[in-house]
Amino acid sequence: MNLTENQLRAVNEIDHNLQIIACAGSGKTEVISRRIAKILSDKTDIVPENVVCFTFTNKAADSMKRRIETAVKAGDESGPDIGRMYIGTIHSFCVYLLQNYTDRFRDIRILDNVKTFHFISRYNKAIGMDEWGLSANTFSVRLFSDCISKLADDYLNRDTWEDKDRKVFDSYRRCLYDHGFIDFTFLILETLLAIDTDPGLREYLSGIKYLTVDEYQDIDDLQEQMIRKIVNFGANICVVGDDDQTIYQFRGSNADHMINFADHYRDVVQVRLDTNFRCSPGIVDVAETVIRKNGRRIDKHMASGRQEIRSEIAAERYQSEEDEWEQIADRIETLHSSGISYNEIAVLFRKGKRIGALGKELELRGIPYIADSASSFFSGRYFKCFLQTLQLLTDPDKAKFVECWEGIISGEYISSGFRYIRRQQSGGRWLHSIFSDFIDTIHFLDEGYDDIVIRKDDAGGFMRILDDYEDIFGDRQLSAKIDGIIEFVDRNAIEEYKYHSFRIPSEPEAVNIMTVHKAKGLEFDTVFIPELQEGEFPPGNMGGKKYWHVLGGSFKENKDKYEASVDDERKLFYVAVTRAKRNLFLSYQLTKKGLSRFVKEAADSSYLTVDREDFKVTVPSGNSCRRDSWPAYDLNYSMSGSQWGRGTGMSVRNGNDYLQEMEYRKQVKAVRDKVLDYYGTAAHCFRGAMGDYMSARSMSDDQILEEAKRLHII
DNA sequence: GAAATCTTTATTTTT
DNA sequence: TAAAGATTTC
Repeated sequence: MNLTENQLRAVNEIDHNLQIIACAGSGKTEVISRRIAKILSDKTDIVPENVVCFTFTNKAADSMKRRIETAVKAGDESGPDIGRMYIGTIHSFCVYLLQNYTDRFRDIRILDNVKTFHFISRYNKAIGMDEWGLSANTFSVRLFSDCISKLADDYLNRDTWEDKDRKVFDSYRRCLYDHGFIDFTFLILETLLAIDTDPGLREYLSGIKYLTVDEYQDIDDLQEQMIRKIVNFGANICVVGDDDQTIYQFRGSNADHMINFADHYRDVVQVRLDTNFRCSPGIVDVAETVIRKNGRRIDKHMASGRQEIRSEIAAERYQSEEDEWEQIADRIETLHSSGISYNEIAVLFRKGKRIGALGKELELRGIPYIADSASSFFSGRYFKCFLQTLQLLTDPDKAKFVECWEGIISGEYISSGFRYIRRQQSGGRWLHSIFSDFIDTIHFLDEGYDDIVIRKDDAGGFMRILDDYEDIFGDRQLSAKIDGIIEFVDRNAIEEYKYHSFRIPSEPEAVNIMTVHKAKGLEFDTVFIPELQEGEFPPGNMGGKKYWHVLGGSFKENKDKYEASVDDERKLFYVAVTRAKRNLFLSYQLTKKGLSRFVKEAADSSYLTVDREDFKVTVPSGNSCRRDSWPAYDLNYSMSGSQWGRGTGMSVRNGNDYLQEMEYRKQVKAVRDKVLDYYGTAAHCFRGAMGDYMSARSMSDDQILEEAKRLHII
């Protein structure tokens, strides 16, 4: 592969700090790899141990290792051993440092998101969930975890936190360490803090002479601190990224580090890689047209490095959801019969939950596809049997056991299997070992290769669920453990294991259906982006209590900063579009919210034609009163956590406990007087809310009056 | 145009 | 369940 002038400039710049501003498809991985190879060959005093490269995911690390190896070997077959070079995520790097260079964390065990969920559920009292007004239900556990990670990200401003928040944060952290655990949120924070106390760590970091950070636009504030420390110990730094592709804001990614890099580091050379070798000229133009609408970005112009090729770019309206899936499936079939391989086709969704809808249609048509979703695992044939058997452990019932396993294992094993299960009631064995013995005991009536594969996956996944649970709840009674696991599987497992792939895709050639986030860094011949409607892409941000409702101080004040902005969504759309090498099919249904603004924006490109009649569907413009900006609303909100400022009746209609509501109501009264005194209008609204509440219970005017008097409201 | 009421939706993911 | 958008009512 021949390098362009700018690519060569970047590869050869090994004496100054370097910022590579790389657009989509600009060959950045190749450039980084060759630069590292050059460092190793030109700098005789540099050995692989002096070189560190941070990637965004483990998967990216693997491919980076291969690329660097190829680049190094290209210069010298017997070149340096790159196995001694650190190439991986910042998180893994910190784990390595904590376990090898600190005393305190030497034997620490790391909790992943599932175990963190169990941990918070189990120790909800000790960690002070109730201080934040959270109970131990599913929803609150996730919210709690979210709040902790936001605080960890903001640790440097710890002095400005509210006392309550600091207290809960400290209890959680202490509770983790008391039990010998650390979770993902604390890995980087603790490493940063350990640098000041552990000399071994400082010595190790001083050994790093060249640091490369890929996907620098998605670095968060703590990671940036870590990078800066390494540079301050004397490393040369090279960062690579594209501020237009920052898509992880919701977990702290801050493109400002990329945008301001040259001001914050000394002696920086900037190189722009603005030729896109991936996408056809039309796709580049569509992507450019849209992303230019964003306000804060490094000014750049992406050019296509490909010749004009046969490329289809279209935006189409469909009558209904079913229509949309049918047409997409039709098109996939046409493409496939014209010689495009299935795995060169991708359908990119904004929301993971929407993937299944298209999946069903493809299944019907017999089009092979890969959609990594844990949901098929949880309804798996064998998995269900394992789960039922688990339930039978505490209450062995032969009939149920037979019903469960008949036709799956042979008759004689049904009897012996049941005897085995019945024997397990006494004795404190671990569920994991009970089940692994059970599976070894019985013989399966396999119908074919697929069954064996599925059984293995189901068994492996089931064991993992048991393991994860017992890591936190291992000391519980057998029956309590089983109840806990059943409840977890029923209510939370699909959500918590969402990102864990239980099944190895067995289709070697299949259409890829995934979220836009997952597609980052990938490329396909043909890309479909369906459901381009307002409220879907970009999504409306609705529903649920968020961390800014729990945390005080600047989190509450700056909630706009944390909520996803349209610019962020536009970056996501940009990433989706630039995955396509040749064909791009946008589609939408005309709902009352109208088509996505991104389609309208893309229509400014001459490569894309959209029926302008469709633009006329307007987003209705009611006044949509945002009562949360009213003084009374805040007052009420902080008091009860319910929507007192709005139609309180709603929560009653949906089944809130009446007495509990009344209890709230009493608390409200004290505040209400204040409201009446200080804020005229707001108080009026407040009284309206009372009316809403009462009318929802079908009370007559007289009854409302009476109730209001009884509660001293009037 | 403000307030009340009704309706819709509940992201995104790595470590 | 409950946040917040959309629509109706006053």
